[in-house]
Amino acid sequence: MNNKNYFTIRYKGRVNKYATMKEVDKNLNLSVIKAFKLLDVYMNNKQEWGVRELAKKTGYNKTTTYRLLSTLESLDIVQKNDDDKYILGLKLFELGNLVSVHKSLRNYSRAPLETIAKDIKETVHFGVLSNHRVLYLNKAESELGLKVSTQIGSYQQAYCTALGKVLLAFSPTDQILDYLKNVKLDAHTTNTIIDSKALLGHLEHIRKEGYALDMEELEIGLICIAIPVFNKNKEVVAGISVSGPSSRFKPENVQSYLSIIKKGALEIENHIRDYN
Amino acid sequence: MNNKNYFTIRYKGRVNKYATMKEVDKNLNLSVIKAFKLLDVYMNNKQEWGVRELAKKTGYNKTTTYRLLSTLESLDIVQKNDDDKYILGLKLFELGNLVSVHKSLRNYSRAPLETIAKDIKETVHFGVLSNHRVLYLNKAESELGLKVSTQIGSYQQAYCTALGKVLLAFSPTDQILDYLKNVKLDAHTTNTIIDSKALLGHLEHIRKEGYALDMEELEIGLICIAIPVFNKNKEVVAGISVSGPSSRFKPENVQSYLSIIKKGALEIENHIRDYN
DNA sequence: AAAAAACGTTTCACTATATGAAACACTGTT
DNA sequence: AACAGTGTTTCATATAGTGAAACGTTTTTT
Repeated sequence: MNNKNYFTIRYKGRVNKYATMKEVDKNLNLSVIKAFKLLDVYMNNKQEWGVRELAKKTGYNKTTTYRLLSTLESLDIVQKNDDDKYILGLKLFELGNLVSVHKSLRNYSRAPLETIAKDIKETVHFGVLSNHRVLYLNKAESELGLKVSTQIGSYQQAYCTALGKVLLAFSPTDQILDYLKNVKLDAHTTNTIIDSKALLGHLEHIRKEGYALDMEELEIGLICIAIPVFNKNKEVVAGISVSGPSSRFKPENVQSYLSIIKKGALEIENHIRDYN
Repeated sequence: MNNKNYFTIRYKGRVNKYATMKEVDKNLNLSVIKAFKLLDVYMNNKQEWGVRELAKKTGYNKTTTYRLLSTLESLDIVQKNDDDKYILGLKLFELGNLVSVHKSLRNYSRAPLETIAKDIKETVHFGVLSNHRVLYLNKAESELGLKVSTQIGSYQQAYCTALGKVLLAFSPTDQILDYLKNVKLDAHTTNTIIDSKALLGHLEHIRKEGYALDMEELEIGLICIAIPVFNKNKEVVAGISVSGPSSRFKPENVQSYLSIIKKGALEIENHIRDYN
């Protein structure tokens, strides 16, 4: 009674904080929200959690957490590993693969990405703009030991990645301006472009050149190059990027990398002509 | 009151039917179960659903269904498409990719599968045994128009697929016997092996030859070949299969297919030596 | 152009269900 | 032998989920 939980929920366009569920909207089901907030905890690069641990992280009562986990376990959404810790279950993998949004992009990019990764020997990513960020739909990892590795399904800021910048650059002008209006440009390294005007000019440059470079703008030591993938209406729908350590990724490689990536992009474009 | 919902739930080893939640186990959260049963409906090869449609399919009240959907929408677990129908959302894709079970197998199989698919020009699958069925962890589709296409994350019967049979054949004997004790062998075609003794003998044969064939045992016109993938302890952990239409898949191809698949299997095995 | 059907959504009275502090059983550690 | 750490169960209480019916739109049929 004196120890209320507060819920921060985006609903019908607004973000708000509430003490009880009834205040939020009596159409929302609190238990379901709690269950998914629990699963959200697994995004913290930690694969296994105990009951008390999850309770602490979520702020839920230990008992509530236990009961939610029991429920999710009965559904195979989570499962216990050998140490009796809770991990995400195979049912979630199954459901995730049913998601139809961008499914054709995911499927048709698979083979071309592998070809590029084999040719360039660096990690290749494939992604789209989604809610002002880059959503990674697919990847093909470098066969080398030192490599970039991103989680498929995860998001990254657009303004400081080659993939994000190329997707922005080829978007309609109003979308670019909308982006700049809504996203705060924070410096990740000294190379990050944090000035709106400078970014606009940079995007103009990318549009002219046809590709984007990320020169350690997100992370020191990490360099990327990216090109757009168009549909038949010449609208950008996705992008391909190659990422590698600065020790291997030299300016003289750019042209040969570009010709390899472009072949891959063309292959994808031939499959998704009807996509929009 | 007079229109009870019945819940069929597997919990603590038992499958049971209950009229109210309290009967099931007061530790299970009914709303969470309902939400996931709603998502389960999307496994019926239909990507978009309306409220009433889902209500009818699940047996839930229209209002309840609407509220569950509103909740799931606020979490991006489902989203509305252009026709205002509900489809599975990107958050589910994100969560599905976080599942750690078999993650290394999924990652390391990607490149080899693409190589095989490119060489053989047929669809390649990669899967494991999970709860007496084949779970497809990865695939690389044929570039040809007429091809097999399976959903990653989906399941198939083991006894009538090349992949399932090869995984069974190289499993410990007690697991094979346990399988035969628990699984009913139904005829999918006239070629399906539905006799336990015959299947046992067939598995013995597969073990000797080192590969399994599925000669239209699951579906008329569909032929598959599969080989096992071992860990460093020589235990089978996964399998690779190649599937194609009987019009293309001829007996004289078997040897050349095998040599190509075996290269891929070796590549995967080199990466997963520590897997068990 | 009017009527009917189908849709998602909201209302409101009712009761089933989620809740959490405390107690419990168990395991590994000090 | 005492302790600290788990996950789990209990029980009284109040919150939150429920569904029939009504509502306002949109789409289809007449």
